[in-house]
Amino acid sequence: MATQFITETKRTHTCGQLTGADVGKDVVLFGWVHNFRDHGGAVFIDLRDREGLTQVVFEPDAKEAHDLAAMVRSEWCIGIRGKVLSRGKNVNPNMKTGEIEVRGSELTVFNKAETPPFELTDNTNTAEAKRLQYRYLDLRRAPLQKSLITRSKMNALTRAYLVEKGFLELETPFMGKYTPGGARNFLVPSRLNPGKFYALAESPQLYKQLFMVAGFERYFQIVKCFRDEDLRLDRQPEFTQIDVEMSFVKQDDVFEVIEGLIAKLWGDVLGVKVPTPFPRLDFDESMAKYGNDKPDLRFGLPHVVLTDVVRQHGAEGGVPMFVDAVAAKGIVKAMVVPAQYSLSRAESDKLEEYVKGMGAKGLARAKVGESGEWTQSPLSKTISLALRTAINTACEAKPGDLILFQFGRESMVQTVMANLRVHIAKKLKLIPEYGSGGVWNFLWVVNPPLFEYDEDAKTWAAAHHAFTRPHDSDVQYLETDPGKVKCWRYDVVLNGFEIGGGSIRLHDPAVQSRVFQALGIGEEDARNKFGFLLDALKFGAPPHGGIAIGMDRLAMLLTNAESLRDVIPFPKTQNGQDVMTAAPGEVDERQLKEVFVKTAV
RNA sequence: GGGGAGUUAGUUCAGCUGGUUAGAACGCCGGCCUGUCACGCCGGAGGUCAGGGGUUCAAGUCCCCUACUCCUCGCCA
Repeated sequence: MATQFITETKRTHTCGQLTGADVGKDVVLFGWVHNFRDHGGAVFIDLRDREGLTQVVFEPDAKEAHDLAAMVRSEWCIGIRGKVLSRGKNVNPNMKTGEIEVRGSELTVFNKAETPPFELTDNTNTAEAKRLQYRYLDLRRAPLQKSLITRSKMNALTRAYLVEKGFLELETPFMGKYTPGGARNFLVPSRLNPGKFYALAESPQLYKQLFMVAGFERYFQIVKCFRDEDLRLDRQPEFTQIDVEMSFVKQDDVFEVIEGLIAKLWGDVLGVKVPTPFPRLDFDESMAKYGNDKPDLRFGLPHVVLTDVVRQHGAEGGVPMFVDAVAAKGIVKAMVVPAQYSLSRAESDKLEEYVKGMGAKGLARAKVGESGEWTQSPLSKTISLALRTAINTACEAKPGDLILFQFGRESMVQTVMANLRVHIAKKLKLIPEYGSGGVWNFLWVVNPPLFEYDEDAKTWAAAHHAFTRPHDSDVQYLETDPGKVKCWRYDVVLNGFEIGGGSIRLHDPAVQSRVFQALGIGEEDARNKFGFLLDALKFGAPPHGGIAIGMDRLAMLLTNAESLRDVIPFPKTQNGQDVMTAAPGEVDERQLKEVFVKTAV
């Protein structure tokens, strides 16, 4: 028989609140049964709410409550009334409330619970699919509660910071017009417009520029974006950005705002002082040394570009594979694994399997001997002394070092080497498998090329988007040497993750049309795709620029989570499915008819 | 679309070279227990070995297909 005190009583404290200072108080606590220990006489219940755990003890002398307490089980939702007692010598130093316990006099069962499908312990190793299926239970676990509470705090801090800096929180549509290029859009059929579709916004990019044209000067939004692309541990089909756009600014102004925001988040949430301004790394240098534009600088293992060395030595060098790769406009790169991290033969064979999975044909390697000779390498037989010496020098290779090579198509070599660098660093424990290890290496990657050459289509394509402003000094090359044009685009990177990116926009219609020409986009074509923005730019558009920060990634890194899924309450699995609700699901014929859609599976 | 790893009790896993009745821990249920906090002790229940097909005297184990999960390349202006 439940005592019904709940109807006339309010909760007085949370389960994370009571300390020795509260001894003697009458309290009412509500929460869930985290654990229980029945000693036949005393029954202990660890009561949990989002603030923490409190031990409640029921003694036999309070018979009604004691008998009921002996029946409660894990995850029942209950309320208790009792008196705060000191635990005396039985203090539990592992609990925030370990100085005290509540001696229960009354107990109400709000709701019983079935036995949970998995134990709701802090350190679970239950399969993620199972946890996602019962996400509402998984979310009861303290680590996830803590992460989402942190995320809530990040949202509040972000709003406060940006509002204080004069930014306006303005909203943009999710349902918009499909624009070609970029990420695949999720499509939404329109019932009122048969045969036509909205596209869910992959970002508020174009709208936020219109806010600048409209004269709002400083805009931000914490906003969902939708991209129908394959998932990764740091990619979900719907994700949240801190979207920012500013008028009358240079790159440095954007950097200052974002550095301040990140320093505030890390300071207020973690108590970590992040030094600003962040270091800046030239895009070209990043590609040369790390193979991508989001380098993890917590460790070394830089790449060495050998393309020129190979070219100089030519056929004399004795490595036809290198020469062929360079002749086919490919590149040659090397990476040194220092002797102190010696890899076994089996381990380097495994590395070869790993790189083959990314499209590499193999993994050439050479062990450097006492006098610079190479062993354990098929290259050692034919390579000339001169080339070998040149490579050793370029790599600063010492006896015992292992040199790993990759050559061929530039994009493949960069991808393979970039991933290999991180893979080896994890293997050698230079960086933790997950989390930051307490090291936060923020940086800006700057001055990338405006265009990249599309090998398949044999055309120049916008590396970011078609509205990025080129460096004034490079505008002269738009027609003659497009690959040489650098632009005001930037990415902010933390520990190997791109946590945000943006650009100063191109607001000059004359340069804009030259950019379109370089991209092979005709005037009519441009009008069809971006007409409204091009029109808008004609009406006194201010110089402007902005950035979007990946809020999920930021939260993941800030909370040391293993994946984005740990900082998103209801995430999708790698196939984009929600295993709890079974979305996406089929709909009936009538619904499809209503929106004039036929499936063709 | 490609590569890799995986799926055995409610959960996490073990299960060798194919061979009798598929095990452990935790959880769950029952009993005992007044100071535990990973309580303890005794007893018990619990299995479509992901699904389908094949090889074999015999398949959790070998082969093929499918589904699902995770990592990854492509993709993500």
